Amino acid sequence: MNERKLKILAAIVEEYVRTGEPVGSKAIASLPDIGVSAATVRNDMALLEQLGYLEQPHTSAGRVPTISGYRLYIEELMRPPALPDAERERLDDMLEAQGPLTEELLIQNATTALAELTQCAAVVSDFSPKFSVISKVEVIPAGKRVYVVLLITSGGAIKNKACRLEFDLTNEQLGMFSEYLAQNLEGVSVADLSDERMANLTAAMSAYMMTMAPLVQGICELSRDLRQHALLFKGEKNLFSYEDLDKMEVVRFIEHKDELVKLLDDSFSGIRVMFGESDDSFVIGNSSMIVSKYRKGDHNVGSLGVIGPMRLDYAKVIPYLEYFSQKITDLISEDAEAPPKQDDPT
Amino acid sequence: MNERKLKILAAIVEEYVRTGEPVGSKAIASLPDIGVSAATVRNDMALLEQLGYLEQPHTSAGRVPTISGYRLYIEELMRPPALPDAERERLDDMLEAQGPLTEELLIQNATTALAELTQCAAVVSDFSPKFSVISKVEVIPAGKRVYVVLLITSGGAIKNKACRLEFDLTNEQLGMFSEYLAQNLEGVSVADLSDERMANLTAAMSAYMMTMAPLVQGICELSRDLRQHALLFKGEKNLFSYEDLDKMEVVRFIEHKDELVKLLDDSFSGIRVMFGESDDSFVIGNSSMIVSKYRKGDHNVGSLGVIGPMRLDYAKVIPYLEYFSQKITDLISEDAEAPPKQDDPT
DNA sequence: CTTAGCACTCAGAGAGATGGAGTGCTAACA
DNA sequence: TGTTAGCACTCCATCTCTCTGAGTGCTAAG
Repeated sequence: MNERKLKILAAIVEEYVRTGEPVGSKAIASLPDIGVSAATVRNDMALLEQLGYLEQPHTSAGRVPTISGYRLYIEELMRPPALPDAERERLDDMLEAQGPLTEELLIQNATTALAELTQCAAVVSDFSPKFSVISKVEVIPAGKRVYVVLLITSGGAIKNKACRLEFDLTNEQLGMFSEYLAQNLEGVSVADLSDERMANLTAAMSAYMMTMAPLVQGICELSRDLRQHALLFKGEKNLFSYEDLDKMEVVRFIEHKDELVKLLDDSFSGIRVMFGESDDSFVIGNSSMIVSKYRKGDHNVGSLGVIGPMRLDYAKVIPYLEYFSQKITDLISEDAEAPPKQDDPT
Repeated sequence: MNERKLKILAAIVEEYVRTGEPVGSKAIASLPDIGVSAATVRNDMALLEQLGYLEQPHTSAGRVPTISGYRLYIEELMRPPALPDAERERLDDMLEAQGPLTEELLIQNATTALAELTQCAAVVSDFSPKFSVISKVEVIPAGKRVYVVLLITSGGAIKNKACRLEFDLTNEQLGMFSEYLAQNLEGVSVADLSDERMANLTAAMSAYMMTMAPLVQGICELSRDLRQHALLFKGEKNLFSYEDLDKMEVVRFIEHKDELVKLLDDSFSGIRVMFGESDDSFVIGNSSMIVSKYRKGDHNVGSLGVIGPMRLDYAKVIPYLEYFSQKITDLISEDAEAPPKQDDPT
């Protein structure tokens, strides 16, 4: 397995990605930095096929990379160029968008940008709010016997929910209750707001404030929301323009979010590339998914992924993905240390 | 243009909708309630073709309805069965879902349900919040120099936004400001919160409370959000399973939301059916869009629509659409009269 | 006005025929 | 031993041709 054979493999992958047609020996031999004849290329191709990196759709056709071929290419052969500064700036612009940057918004922007840039579907499974701290709990009267509970986290997430009580609260009751909530919840990590803890809270309190049970329940739900990871999908539409993806499979896959979540949350670090095989749980034929983890401090708190045809320009897409997940890691980790440290946009 | 010819037209539309194949005279003649021979049917079909209600893909094929054919069928011929009680209950269940029913949630559920039921794309353009009343404005400190402004409407919409100030506010300032906002905004219709009015508010106030400008600006943005109609799209994926729709056209159409909004907001009452023609602004070939308005009190406040293939079971879909828009009208109009009148779900 | 009969049309399926891109193999060459 | 030119071979894609049958329009009889 010499240098040249690897070079030929890389060339075949790149050519196939570019054209979508099986690649013949002649096309490769005519590339500037190959410098051997088509016959030689043919010999090497036969070998690469034996090793399982290439295959022929039929006898008299050119070669197409196999999954192993792509994998070898991605892991060893491709040389993604470093992102030029101008490009980095452009990406940063896409992230920043309007207004103060909450974690949620940041992640949304990244997903949208990724879908846009790659012309693929972008997906993110985020449970970063879980690693925030409750910075504020508030109960706000909002009409007859209706109260809005509001939870704000250090990450900038704001959640609210309307609750209905049996009776109206007196100012005194409301004040007492607010005080109690502040004492017991503010400064607490979202991850620690287990249902159990909330149940204790309810129990401890409802003894003498039965009527407020729905409010506590509301807060429970909000905290559950925060602990749960959010799944965000953008650019599904892009997938439908690829001829070599089966529309039915795509639709089925998009609808089975639980499967997808499993794949995304699978624990690993850095970048992982998966290929759609019918025996795997990632079932879109001829497609691949590239997933990158991002962190908050020392925890993995989410996965950012791109789903596209297997015939994908990995050398272009992977740097984008790496850049975004690193950027997200940086920005939300920074928040974690010095809570609401957003620059004033004005 | 006698009775029988219309019956034949209806039969052809229904048969074509069912099978997707051009319909021949024989198939029609063999239907139980036709009772004439194929030759007679043929004569009638030739006439219907002359009148522009039918066309032939080619000489020796059966007939297919033209757009005029569909239109006549929808407006005069079809006899949609009244929804049986069991069906109504099922639809109601789909609407109600979890928790207290805010207007927003109601409309979301309706859209999802419609997409599900019809296996088409469902879309809604909603500006019902515009016809609500602000029931609560609140400013909540949420960290160093960060404040969350919160707007609650009589329709149950809750909007919030974090703002950053130059300085922290004293309790006194905060109290005064809150009081001022309550005085000037609570009870005011969202429609009346014009940018102009908000500007006046800012001007009147900032004279002696300059530092709060970002908060007022935040409220401005929230109120603008409320006044703007929301566009909600569900089940786009369904469109991709129809063979006779062009994927590219679908994607393009979905992406040009402004065009779609124009079509939806076009003023009319009741139900309207549009057909995709390349010269129209609704450009998906072989498709149709059915739109129904819903009201809040006396105002049209939104449009609920279904987009699917032209070959659609109108007699099934239209009653659903009518039912949902009527239901939405009833529920949100009720809210408008007696603001937060939701039944307690517990 | 309706119907049976009949000649006519034409899309779509299937069967060859053709071309060309690409291969593997062999033998010569460096 | 590795590389290259030459050549026979394979087989997909494309085209043409034919054939079939569903469906038509027209005519003449009921």
